[in-house]
Amino acid sequence: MTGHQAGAGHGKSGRTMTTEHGDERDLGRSLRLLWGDRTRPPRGRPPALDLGRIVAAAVEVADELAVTEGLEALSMRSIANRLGIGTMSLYRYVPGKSELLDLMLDHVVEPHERDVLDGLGWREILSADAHGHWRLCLDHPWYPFVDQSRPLLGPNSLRGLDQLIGALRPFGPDDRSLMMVIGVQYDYVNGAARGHINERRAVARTGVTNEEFWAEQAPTLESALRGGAFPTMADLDPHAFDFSQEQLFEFGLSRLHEGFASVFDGPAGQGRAGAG
Amino acid sequence: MTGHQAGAGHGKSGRTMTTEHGDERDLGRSLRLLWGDRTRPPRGRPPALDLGRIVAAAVEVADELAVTEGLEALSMRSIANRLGIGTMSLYRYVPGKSELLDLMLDHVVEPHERDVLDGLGWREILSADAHGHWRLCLDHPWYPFVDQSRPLLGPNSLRGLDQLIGALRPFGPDDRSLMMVIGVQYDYVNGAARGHINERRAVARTGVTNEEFWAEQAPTLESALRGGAFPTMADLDPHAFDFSQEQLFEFGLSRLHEGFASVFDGPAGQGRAGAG
DNA sequence: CCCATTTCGCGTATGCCATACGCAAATTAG
DNA sequence: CTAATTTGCGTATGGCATACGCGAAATGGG
Repeated sequence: MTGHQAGAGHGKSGRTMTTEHGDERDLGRSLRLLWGDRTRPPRGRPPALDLGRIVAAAVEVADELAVTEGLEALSMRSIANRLGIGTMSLYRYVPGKSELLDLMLDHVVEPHERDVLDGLGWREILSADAHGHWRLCLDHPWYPFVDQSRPLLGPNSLRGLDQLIGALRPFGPDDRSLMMVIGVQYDYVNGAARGHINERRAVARTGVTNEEFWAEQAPTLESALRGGAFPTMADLDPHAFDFSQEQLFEFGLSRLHEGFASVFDGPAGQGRAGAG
Repeated sequence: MTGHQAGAGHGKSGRTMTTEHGDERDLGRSLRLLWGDRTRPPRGRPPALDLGRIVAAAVEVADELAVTEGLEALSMRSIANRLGIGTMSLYRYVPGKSELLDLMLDHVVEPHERDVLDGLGWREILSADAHGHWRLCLDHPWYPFVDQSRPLLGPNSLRGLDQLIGALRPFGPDDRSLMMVIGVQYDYVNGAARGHINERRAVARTGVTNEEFWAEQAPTLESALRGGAFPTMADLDPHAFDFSQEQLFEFGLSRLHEGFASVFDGPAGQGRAGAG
């Protein structure tokens, strides 16, 4: 869930702001759209498109825009243009942008085959899920910015959840702990992906690499450090920040999984510490 | 970030989209604003305000709006109105909204006293930091939605980082690992806070409680489950989702800290599993 | 003491957004 | 063939960031 202004205005403008959505979208309507109920009244003029085509186009446009801008850059007009129709025509298929986002979310989630998870340990299952989620976020760089509190459970997301829970359930914890594990990992991956995407965007939009960015701040920082107010920072290893967002993601994921050991294997913690 | 829609338009409208910013804001200018360089030319008409007052007002307005809406609801006009000045007057003090966000970020961060962290173990230090960060997010419900890739390091955030690193450094790991630990925790807390805030917002804006929300989805879900396509979900403990976002946050934080043990105490992992 | 200079306050204009509303076109039941 | 129905979508409304330029305010130099 994400919205915002992005390239708004003109010239210099500023940062990409990510819209997250969260309004009072018509829940019932969204559900009906998600789960079918396509009853075409054979009465009047037949529709030129169908919902699927619209959602696909929206995802397509969002995927392109979100590389450099945020979800805010996804406008109803841009979607309509892609489809070669008038902007307002979209509203014949979808109540509003929010509901369209709901549909996009479920559209984009493709659960892995159940077989893939068979025979794996809980670490590998969680790892596979996390990396699938991570890839999903990178492929659709608007995804982790959408507000997913109160998600509309569509067929795809429901299937994914079903498979994940099913695969993990044999490993012991009660259902509630399991859901918390899944929730924590989901939030973590989303957050890490956001970081990665934001950084990629910054480079794509400004043309300024990370190194150049820090170089620009360096003089100010150094003079601040020289002031003696920040003793620790002053003698920090200059390579302390030499890691990529991917590395950070993997690092955190490993830590998290080590922490999950007490949930799956019991508090004793007989799990191999470094394992993936 | 977010041009959007939020309360946009009128009536029903939809979800809140959260702006995150990320444009090519004028880095040098922001830095100069952050670190002083207030040289008043005694030449012409004296300014009626100062930057501090503007930033404070912006934070004030954002704090109020972000409870129910997102950052997208924070407009230059609303800030100007709060100050009783014309919208465009703001641009005499700040190059644009993005830079104002930069200043707001540093304004809002108040590092704890160094003493507070003295004599604590790494778990307690990290825990204190995480909870401070968590509270910060709840107090300023726009904070965790701002794009913090490439943060402008202002005096406050720099001091906070300095203290945290200083407190943790004695516990062993190299500076790079330490920064990764801090980075992972930062991302995690932000993510958890976003979840909590999003949920709070949904209730505040729609008046629909979580229970009511799920009750509304229940019929659709149940009929889907009855279809047999989701066997695992179908016999899930009905209380599996009975936990709050705070509980989820604490749970995940504990897991994370258990996972950090291998970084601080070595891979053997002699840390007590459940400790806080 | 007055004015040229400098800086500030901010009204107005531009172009973008979501979307309410209503009409005209398309289709079909009778 | 016509009335009923439904779609396509132009137009209008109100909001947003912000570029631009004018008149106002304050001061230093004469």
